[in-house]
Amino acid sequence: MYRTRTCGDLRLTDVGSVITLAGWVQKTRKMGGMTFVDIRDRYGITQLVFNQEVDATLCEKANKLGREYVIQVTGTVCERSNKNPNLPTGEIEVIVSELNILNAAVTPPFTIEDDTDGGDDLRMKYRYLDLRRSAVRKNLELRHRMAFEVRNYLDKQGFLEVETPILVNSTPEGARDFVVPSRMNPGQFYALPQSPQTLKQLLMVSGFDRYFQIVKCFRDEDLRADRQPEFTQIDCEMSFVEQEDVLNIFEGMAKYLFKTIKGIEINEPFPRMSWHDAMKYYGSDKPDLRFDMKFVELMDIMKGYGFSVFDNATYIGGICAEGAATYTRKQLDALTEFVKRPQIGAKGMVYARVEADGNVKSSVDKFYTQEVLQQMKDAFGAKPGDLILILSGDDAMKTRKQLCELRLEVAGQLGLRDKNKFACLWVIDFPLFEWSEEDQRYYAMHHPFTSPKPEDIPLLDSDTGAVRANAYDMVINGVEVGGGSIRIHDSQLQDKMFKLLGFTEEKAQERFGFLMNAFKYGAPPHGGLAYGLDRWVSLFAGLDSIRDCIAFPKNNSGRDVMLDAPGILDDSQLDELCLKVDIKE
RNA sequence: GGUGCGUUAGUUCAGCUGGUUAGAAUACAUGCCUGUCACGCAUGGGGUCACGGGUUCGAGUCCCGUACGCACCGCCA
Repeated sequence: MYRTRTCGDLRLTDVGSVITLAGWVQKTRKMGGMTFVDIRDRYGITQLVFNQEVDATLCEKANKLGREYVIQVTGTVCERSNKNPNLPTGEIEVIVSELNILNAAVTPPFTIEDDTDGGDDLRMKYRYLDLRRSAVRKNLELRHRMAFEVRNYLDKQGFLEVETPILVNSTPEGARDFVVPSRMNPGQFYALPQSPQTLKQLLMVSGFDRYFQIVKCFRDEDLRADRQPEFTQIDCEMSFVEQEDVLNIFEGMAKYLFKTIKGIEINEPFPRMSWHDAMKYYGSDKPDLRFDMKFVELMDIMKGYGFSVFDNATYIGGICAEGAATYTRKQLDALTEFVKRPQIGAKGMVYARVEADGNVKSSVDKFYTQEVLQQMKDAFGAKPGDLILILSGDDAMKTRKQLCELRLEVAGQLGLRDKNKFACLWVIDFPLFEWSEEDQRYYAMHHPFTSPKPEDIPLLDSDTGAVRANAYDMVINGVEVGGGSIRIHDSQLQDKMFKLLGFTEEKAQERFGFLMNAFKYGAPPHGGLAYGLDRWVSLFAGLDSIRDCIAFPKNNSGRDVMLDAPGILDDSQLDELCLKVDIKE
């Protein structure tokens, strides 16, 4: 037997017992006549003691231990004379009588500590060492618990977990596919699923009624801190439901997770906001509602006073930062620089302070009377000590997005984006279509199986862009944690959708024939939702990037630097697949 | 496809307006130390300053390019 206890569970009550531990050497502290060794496993750290006076040979052996050696020790649990309150096992130590080196280790390239000296790049290359750090391990423990509770909740709601294939067909809309050549079908390729969307809909046709799957999905697009090429969805679908039913079930799941994982009880229903309002008041379809700072439009108040920037604008809007009138000129200049960065692209920023006497002092004072500025102040409901920031532009949507970036930046500076605070909401009534200037055609905003709102169906031909969808996103702290829709279950309406999206009948038949055929055999009304597990976990763990809640993540360019994947293939493998590689310069 | 920042010791970083032998902390090694737990003290080893070109009497430092990393825009139904 390698061990009788773990390195995390010994307490004062164990004093006197003889135990065996196995684990890694975290640290040795040599004091001359005695040596302390911290031994670590998944469960914790325990201090071992070696004393020259008691056993000189054993102490000598302990002095030779290096970091991350794998050792096994037998000894007696004793109460410490100097206790360490920072350690759960800090009241005891083990007086070692037997030391067995199970495996030596070379010195790791970075320290295996919560506050490691290793940079991200290096940690990823040696991810197996990085995962020894409790900070990273805790994220994976959290991930496990969340996945467990998700299964718990959905099982209780009557959902069945069904596995769907990973080798499927390429879909023309949406993200790029990862593809896999088929040896047995030369010249043909599988694609990895961007989501099991059509398969889960087929399960509804099959009468499974309530399906879910915690499943890997794949998208070959450029990465971000919150985007990996393979990521995990909690994918769900239900039959005989309307939007309200889906929202209830999954709002329930969110509340269940908050309660079981974070110990936070949420009793009131999540607020709901139309996509239109989200864009109008927050410039984003995923507003962060931990703080208010709603946009206020100022066209009526500020236009026409000779300030040409505003006079020529088609949108003028601003936010009010409570208590931020103390911002210095330097800070305001930095904010102006921030919005002028090419990624944001504003031309400039106007600011106005509300002073203690209620007067408004603005950067464009010379164009406006105090009376107009007071009107503006009242539009925000601003108080003395508040700071008003205004952007304008000739494209309302663009300017709102810039204002959105400014809002988040200022809120961050004011400490309003508290990681321990959570603001959940549903964004509903998304547009069904999105116009692409580049391709001069409509694309499905969600996906081509999303149903239009029944009352908007008459607009499909006359005012296509205005048609709203039965689609919804759940947003927490400005993060889109999940989204879904009520699907089309009528094959004629689906035909119509494909037509509006520019598919020929043949193309639609070729790509989605299996689904349209299935719908002819009695498809129930159905709808569902998919949550992003990685985003949920990183939100609950307070991480800035989803990478640290994934055991073996990919880097910015989609590489696994530990495996050095992707790699090139041998010619023999290429031959077998009937592939020729021709890299163009 | 684009923008910004970065690349110097095993690691994390400093290195100013270009000027002798490139530093700190930490890690590592050796020695001392019997109650440490970020132990302490002393000593030591450790560098193709990412790569290629250019400017210059002289480049870690300035310029151009390349590679790589991170963040972002486009993209991600």
